[in-house]
Amino acid sequence: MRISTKGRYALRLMLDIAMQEADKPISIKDIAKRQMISEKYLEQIISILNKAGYVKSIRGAQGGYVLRRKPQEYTVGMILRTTEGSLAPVECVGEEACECDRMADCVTQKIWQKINDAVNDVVDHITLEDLLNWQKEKQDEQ
Amino acid sequence: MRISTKGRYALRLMLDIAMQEADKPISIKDIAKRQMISEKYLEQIISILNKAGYVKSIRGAQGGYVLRRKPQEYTVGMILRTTEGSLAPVECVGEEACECDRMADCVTQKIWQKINDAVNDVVDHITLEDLLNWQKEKQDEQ
DNA sequence: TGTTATCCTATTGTTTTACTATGATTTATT
DNA sequence: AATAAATCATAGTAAAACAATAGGATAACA
Repeated sequence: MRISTKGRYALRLMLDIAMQEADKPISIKDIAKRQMISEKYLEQIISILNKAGYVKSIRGAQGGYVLRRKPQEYTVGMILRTTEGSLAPVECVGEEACECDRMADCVTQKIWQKINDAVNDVVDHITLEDLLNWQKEKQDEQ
Repeated sequence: MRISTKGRYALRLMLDIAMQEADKPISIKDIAKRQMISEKYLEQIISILNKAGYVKSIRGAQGGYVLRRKPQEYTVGMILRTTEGSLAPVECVGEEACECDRMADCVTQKIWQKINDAVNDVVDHITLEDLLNWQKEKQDEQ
């Protein structure tokens, strides 16, 4: 039931950009340095976010990435799902739910559905702005 | 965020035994046939359940397995956690939560904690008896 | 004493994960 | 115009996890 580095890095990536001055392009190099994540790996992850239209890329020297929308318009669920794929605990629930032979008399399916709903309820109600606020609170504590 | 076959098979395994006549040993061979799961693989899984004290094994001819407790005394969470290991979405939350360098200013940790709580809340409130009842309902429908 | 079952451990093939590597393309700066 | 700094695209790879298979030892009923 683990969330992979892809999804976790994607969140830190988006939060990192959100924390910088808006409209100023942030380079992968800088993010990688701050977040201590491999540059090349971040490149791949941000490319997913780019194709999803979550960030805008600016090529060439002094280029980088900026957020396409305001932080409150991104949910954690959106970011995790685009990078991780479905968050469903099994294939047979969630967005592209498949059917299996045993579907008719399968009672465990009900469990997976409940888990899926519970997880989505959490991630779809936390926005990037929430993370920003939590970050600020943490910094004020210190 | 997937639950592996180990946990899913374990659940079907326990439910299969619970559905048969209590106190009558059920053999792996029979379970495997009914559930269409590899005998040898089931053997490994039930051995985990056996070591956890969830089933009692009866060796020799006419042997098999029986439940040690009543169906209402097993939660789905118990079964999944013993077979799957922790259900936590990341290492740094859950039972044996580790600490990492970035712990102090890590805001994503809060997300993982919430997911963990939500998942556990679901699986710890469904018992094997609930599954049994759902199964009966399904059969009555047909 | 044979048959039926569990018990135990090792091995294997596949897939996923988490990167690393190489090189092309674009653009601001000098 | 040349250079440097950045993104873009795709291929490769080592390690771990997953999902079994395989083989034989042990136990008990008949």
